[in-house]
Amino acid sequence: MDNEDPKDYSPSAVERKWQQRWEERGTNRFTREQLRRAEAPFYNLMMFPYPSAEGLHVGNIYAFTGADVHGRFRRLRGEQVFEPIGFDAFGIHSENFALKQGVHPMDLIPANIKNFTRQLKRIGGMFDWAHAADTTDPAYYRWTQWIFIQLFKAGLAERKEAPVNWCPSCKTVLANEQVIAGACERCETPVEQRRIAQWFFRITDFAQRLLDNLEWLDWSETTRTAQQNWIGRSEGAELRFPLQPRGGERVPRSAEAGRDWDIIRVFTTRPDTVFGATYMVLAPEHPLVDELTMPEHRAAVDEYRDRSVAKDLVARKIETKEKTGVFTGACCINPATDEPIPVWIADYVLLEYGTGAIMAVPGHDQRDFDFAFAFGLPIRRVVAGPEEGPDTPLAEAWEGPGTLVHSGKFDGLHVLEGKRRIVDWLAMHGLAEWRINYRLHDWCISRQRYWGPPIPIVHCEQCGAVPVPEDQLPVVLPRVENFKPDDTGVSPLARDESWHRTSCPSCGGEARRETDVSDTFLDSSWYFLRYPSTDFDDRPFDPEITAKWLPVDTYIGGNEHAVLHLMYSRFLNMVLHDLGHLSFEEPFTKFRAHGLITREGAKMSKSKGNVIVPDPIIEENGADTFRLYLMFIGPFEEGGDYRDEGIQGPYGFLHRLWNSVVFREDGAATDPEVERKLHRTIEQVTEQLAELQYNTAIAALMEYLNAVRAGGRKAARGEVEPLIVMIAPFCPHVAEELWEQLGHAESIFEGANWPTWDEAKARSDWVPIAVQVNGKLRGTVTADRGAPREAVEELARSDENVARYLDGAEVRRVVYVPERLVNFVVSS
RNA sequence: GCGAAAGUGGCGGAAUGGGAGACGCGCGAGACUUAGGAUCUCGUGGCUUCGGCCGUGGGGGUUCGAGUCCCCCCUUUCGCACCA
Repeated sequence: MDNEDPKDYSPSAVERKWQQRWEERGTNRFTREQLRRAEAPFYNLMMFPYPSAEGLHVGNIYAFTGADVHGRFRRLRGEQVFEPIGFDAFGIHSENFALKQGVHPMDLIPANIKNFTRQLKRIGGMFDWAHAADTTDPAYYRWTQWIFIQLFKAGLAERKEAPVNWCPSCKTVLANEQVIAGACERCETPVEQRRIAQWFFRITDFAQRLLDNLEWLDWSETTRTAQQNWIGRSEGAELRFPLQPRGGERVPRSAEAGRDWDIIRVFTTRPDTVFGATYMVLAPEHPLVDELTMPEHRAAVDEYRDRSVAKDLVARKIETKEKTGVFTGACCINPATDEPIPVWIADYVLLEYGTGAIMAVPGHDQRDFDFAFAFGLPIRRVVAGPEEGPDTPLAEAWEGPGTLVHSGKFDGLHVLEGKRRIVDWLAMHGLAEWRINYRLHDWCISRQRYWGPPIPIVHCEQCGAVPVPEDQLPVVLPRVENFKPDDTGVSPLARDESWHRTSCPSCGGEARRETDVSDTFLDSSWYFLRYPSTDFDDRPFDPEITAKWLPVDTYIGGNEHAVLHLMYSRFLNMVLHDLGHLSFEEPFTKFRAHGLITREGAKMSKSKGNVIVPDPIIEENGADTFRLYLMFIGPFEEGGDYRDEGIQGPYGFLHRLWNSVVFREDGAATDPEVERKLHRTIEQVTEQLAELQYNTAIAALMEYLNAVRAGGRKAARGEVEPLIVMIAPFCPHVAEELWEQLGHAESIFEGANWPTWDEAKARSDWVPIAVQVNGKLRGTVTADRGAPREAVEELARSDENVARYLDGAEVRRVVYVPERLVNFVVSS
């Protein structure tokens, strides 16, 4: 359809024009000087995308638009808003896609980035393209490697052999977080367990601080809760169970307490129940299992252990909760009762949590109860709940509170009191210690893959692991044509001898480069520090500019990153703070998680074929309309349901707005009713945009335009001008165009001021008063604002319908809410 | 199982303890047009004997008044999931 008439609204022409102007005029770009000098800096961050071959997903656009609206709003209110964007382009996802398509990632990624850039420009984001970052650029990952070295030097990066999750399909190690219900999060292949030497960051050292800071961070509640759960602090005690010597003679309590090698340590949150510990269980992979297994039990133990390691995280976590296990033949001494109790291995005990061993209290832990029941182990009651006696039989574990029984001198104590006394008592004999345990694990950053930054370490026979000198960074990822991983457990880089053969930076001897690359989450855990400093090539982030712009003012992103990316970023920031590189501990002052967009009530997925492809929709309706619709669907922090016809609303609204401006009456007086509405609208929209409540803000703007045009009247200039400014965060292109049509030469984002409201002008002289009888609405009257109570009551009584209800009834009470309602309480 | 959030018209969704359903979609009637996914006007929760009555997942409670607060139950979504 041709749109020859300039009076007609043609989104594509308007948007092309303004995108070009922004680019030419550098409307959204900061120079280094501007970054240094900004007086009211506002760092508006959104989670950078992974540049897939499919292009921008509607979820990306939703998130970016929501963030962009906020940034543009802040800018219109006079702040200097830095709104960068970049690409999180390393990682398994790209690598797998490249393998599938037979393209090299080094060719694939630039093409994807090009396409993403085009799309991002098309939706009209206020991005500073001069400060874009790409994690696969050596100029970027040079500093990712530098960060690794800082952690290494601080003793926070360590190499250790550890059981890891191994995906047999992706042929790589996965972080615990990448294992979903025992399967690989990418390909859903069941995960196996392997032992490989890996690099770990000691994030667990920071568990308590990471937890404590959550108290004051201004973050979405859901995200904070998710992080708390992930850190998983639990308070309890470590108890020590001496092994019984093979001969079977008793060991007197505390005699062996100091000796580590024949003690089994357990973590428990219920030390009060230690008198009920009738057996012990070790995780099958527990290092003591070999030592303590008796010869006649060896075959059974070995078989059980092999089986559980093979099926590991699969069967152990999803297949069944049926309890299995075998007896090792060994016994240890219950430190409370002095009795020998058998030591079993069972896969319901996890090596990764606590000490990898438990004391089993079948009377008061349902899992232990199930196990004891299955294997005929003794079940002893040591807690009596209300209305229970010391010998009330147990049909299932009693996990609630109560009084200690069968617990020697502690009988009769409440469990909480008993807990304290028992731990203190055992501690005197060196058999217990208060302990706080966290669910959080150290962060494994090694990946036996190709598409990532090489870990900047050189292995030397003489010197061990030596970091690459900082002036030799980056360690460039070579172009390797055969980058397909295999199941040898080493990275494809290990095949390129000319690359990994090197000399030791320390002694100069023959050495070999680390051939693993690092986790993508490392790339993305510091990118926000890089953005303002992308034009510095001699430092990761400039101290002056960083001090001015960080921490990030508002961070917007998806809650799928609530525990991974957001935890790692916090951790890294904290480390850099402790090492003196940053002045702040927390990188994101304010974080808001946006919701998810579904389509016609269903989740979008490629397999269902109901994915929204943004390009044609933008082509047809314009980016402004699309943006407006996305923000109108529902509360930004909750998401909403995308219905294809729904875009008609915003589409029509913008046409109506256009016509209202183009066919306005410049001389017309402003209608007082409209003016009141305007001031109320400014107030509401201003407050709601600050809180990211976009859907209701848009509704208010629509309502206002309806009032302006009510009955088909023409708009006055003063009525639409503020409306254009208020719609500009959502629809920047059409706002610019209409702003220009009103005779302004500057960009609306540079020349316009956010409208202000006047309380007095927002009020009318009269107010509608709801009149209730016994709480039910029976009429509405109009009263003068500030009229005395008696007058309003009298007015209410005189309402015809109300009078009918009051007739013949006794008014016992009148509730009066000024300027709102009158409620007559009557008895019939 | 644990944790979090949420249940309101045909649909998406609004409502500081005070007029339930704003705004929009869809639908109905009409206007202007050579034409139009344009635009404009009016209507649109259910029932009704046209007086009203009933309505926010179900059941109790607090209150003059409850979608909103409290207790119990049901359902859905999301996260974690043998965490000792």
